[in-house]
Amino acid sequence: MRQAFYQIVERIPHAKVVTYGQVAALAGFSGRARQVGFALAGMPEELDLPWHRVINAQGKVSPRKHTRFHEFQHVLLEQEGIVFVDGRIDLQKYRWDPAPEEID
DNA sequence: AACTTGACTTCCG
DNA sequence: CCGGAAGCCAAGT
Repeated sequence: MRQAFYQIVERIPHAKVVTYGQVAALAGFSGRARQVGFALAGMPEELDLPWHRVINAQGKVSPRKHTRFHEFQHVLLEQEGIVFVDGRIDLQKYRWDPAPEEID
C-alpha cells in the first residue's frame, strides 16, 4: 500500500504538485488521502522521493504538528519555481495530470 | 480488542 | 472565507 503511494510520488515531475487525494486515487486507493500522508510520514529517506510536491486540496502545504518540515517544504517548492500566492499554489497551473501510461 | 490520532477531502451553514 | 461534521483507515496506545 505504501509502496503504491511511493510509486506515484516518485514520478511527480519537477515544478509540479499533486494533492493527497490525487495520489491515493492514482495509486488505486481512491478516498484514502489520509493514508498518503501517513505513508509519507514514515517514508524511508533513502528512497529520496519528492514528498514536498504533495500538498493538500486547498493548494497549501499541510501543517505538521510537532515539526517545521512544512516550512522546509514551502522553500523547496519555491526553489523549483513554484509560485505561492497568499500562501497558496495555483493548482490549475501546477497540478500534475499524468496520462495512465505514465503510472506503469 | 476498543479508542485515539492524523502530512486529508468534501459538503453544509 | 472559516469552522464543524462526516467519511476514511493504518498505526500506536
